[in-house]
Amino acid sequence: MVSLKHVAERAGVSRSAVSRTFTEGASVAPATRARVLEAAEALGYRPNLLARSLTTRTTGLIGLVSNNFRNPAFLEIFDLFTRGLQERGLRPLLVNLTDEVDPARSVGLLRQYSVDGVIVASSTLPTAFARAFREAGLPTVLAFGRVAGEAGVDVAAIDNVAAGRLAAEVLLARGYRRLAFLGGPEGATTTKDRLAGFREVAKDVHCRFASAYSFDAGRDAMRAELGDPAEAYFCGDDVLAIGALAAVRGAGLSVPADVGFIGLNDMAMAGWEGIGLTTIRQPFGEIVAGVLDMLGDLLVTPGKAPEVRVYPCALVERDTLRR
Amino acid sequence: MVSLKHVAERAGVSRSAVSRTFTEGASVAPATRARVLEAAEALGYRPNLLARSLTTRTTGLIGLVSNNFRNPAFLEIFDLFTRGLQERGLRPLLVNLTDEVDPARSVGLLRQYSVDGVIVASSTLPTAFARAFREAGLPTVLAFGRVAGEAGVDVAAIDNVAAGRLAAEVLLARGYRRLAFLGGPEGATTTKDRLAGFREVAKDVHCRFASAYSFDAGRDAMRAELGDPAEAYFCGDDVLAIGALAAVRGAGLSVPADVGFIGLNDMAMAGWEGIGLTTIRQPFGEIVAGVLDMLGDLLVTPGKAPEVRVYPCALVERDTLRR
DNA sequence: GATACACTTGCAAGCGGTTGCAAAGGGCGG
DNA sequence: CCGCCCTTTGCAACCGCTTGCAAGTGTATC
Repeated sequence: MVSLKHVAERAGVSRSAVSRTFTEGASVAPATRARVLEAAEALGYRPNLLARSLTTRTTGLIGLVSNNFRNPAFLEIFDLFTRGLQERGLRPLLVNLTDEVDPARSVGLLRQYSVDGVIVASSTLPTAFARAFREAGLPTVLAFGRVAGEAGVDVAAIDNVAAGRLAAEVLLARGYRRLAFLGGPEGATTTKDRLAGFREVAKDVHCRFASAYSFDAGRDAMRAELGDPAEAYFCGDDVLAIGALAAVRGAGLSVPADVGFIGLNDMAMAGWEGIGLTTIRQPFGEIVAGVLDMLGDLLVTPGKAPEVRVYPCALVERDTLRR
Repeated sequence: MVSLKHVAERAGVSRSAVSRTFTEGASVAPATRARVLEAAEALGYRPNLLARSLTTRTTGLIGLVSNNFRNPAFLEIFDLFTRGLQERGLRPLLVNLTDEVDPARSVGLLRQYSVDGVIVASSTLPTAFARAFREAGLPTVLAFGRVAGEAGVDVAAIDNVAAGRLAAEVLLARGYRRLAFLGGPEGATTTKDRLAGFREVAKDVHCRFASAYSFDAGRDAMRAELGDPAEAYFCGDDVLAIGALAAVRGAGLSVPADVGFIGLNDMAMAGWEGIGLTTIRQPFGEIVAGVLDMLGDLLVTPGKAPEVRVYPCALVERDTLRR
């Protein structure tokens, strides 16, 4: 491994000079800089970011934390996050929290790796996690969480209550009467909020909760409904809706004639021909941009007061609801 | 930030003693160890892994490199990799190489972060990347690459040529005659290998290549076929096949009566009700396990000769081929 | 009671960098 | 030619942690 010292020796300057030519805005004479660069080039030198982080106290590492690796929407989300982070010179340390229940362990891990900040990308991870990160002094931004109160942490998300209301309004406007909610994990705040909004507008809604945001969970939950299905279902997530659609069609019912469905997310797959899910769009791109923006602020101003950014969601009309 | 020194002071011992109680197999008296642990607990101390890495020369960081964030199969793959790495005490640094063409930049990046090794999870990334990583001295394992020759790098994958042969055999056995190959990016070695195997068994195959492994690319490629479709298509990937299915069905043709399809991967979605894609299974779990296994060896024995592990693939019968 | 030995412990140097400080160098005006 | 000031440079300490080495401790052995 070639280090500062080797370059310094070869260029005939001190280690400081080398260090300075590689730090933005430091004072180095053009001539020495050139000599250093040449030596560095010849030796194939690259500064060790981790060693540097020891004194600068910033690593460029961002914990990207999620527990949802079964929902295709998250592949899109990871794509957006990784690219966005890379553009800003940051590196995502991916943390898979599937099956993890103890926030303390995650905090330890993120601290051990001295991440500069953490992005929690999940709508089902208990809020205790994001809060624990923040309390441990880690700049934390929550994507897709609850936007109302209690947070203590930056959040970028849609207003899930409003999304629930929108779903109900759309269904009622289309003449559906016996409405049901097919939600994600019952404990998740987003599930509760979506249901709350839905109930504000629609009375008497029947509820069923899937165990996870996955196709299988949606399908199984819907199968349990087949004895006496409602007229229309508001599904807490597109992948759940797609699973439910499969169950309904598998039972010989037709959509939207017999049963209507509306999802939430508008992930790419919802628009695939052959699926054509009518859904409520979450603007992933804007939410991710907002998260990165807030994270950037937080890295510069660690004490910044938590901020909440709410993004609008909108109906995307396709084929699973009658007109 | 609480460091070694603080713990040492509080416990009334030297910094070495603290360091030793946190390093496996170091010699510390039970009594001191207890005192140190108590102090550490009280202070909330966790060793800084990045500082440690300076002397131990190992960071626990593994570059997880991919360029495929549009293919749902990769969400499953990321899930497997992240969990597998975590179980071994390693951390994935996710690197999104979509649109990246210069291996040197990636090498620089991975070296700057002192990753212990890198996993290239892609069947479309030019082989120059994996080779560049290896040449830069980074223990590198390629998942889903070409298993024959030229590698110079550890590989875990199926034999794509054999997979191509299997596809052709299955199609011929089912009585399909006018066969076509709907492949992924034309330059990718996996595309070439699958086609080569396919051609070994089936003569006169018509070829079309999609620009990426994505639904849209598969659908568009298939649309271009609709003027005079073949009897059956071997698709280079499930997501391509699913896109192609949508195009065919959208055109009013029925599957498998009018056209047959066989995919490759057996990603979860292929088995979803409503999709039911007949496909050739790549054993993701075993391949990932193999990659991690080889990577583990490589971390212990850096000079180890490159190894190639070939995994069997098998037909998974569903609904897109007639019996 | 002295000797040998195994086990603990602290010292100090080092990992690859950064940075405050003071000294050296150079250009300019008077 | 001198003095001043600004720029450039090296020194040395430090970031948090590890580790070879030598000194110190306690115990078993003879």
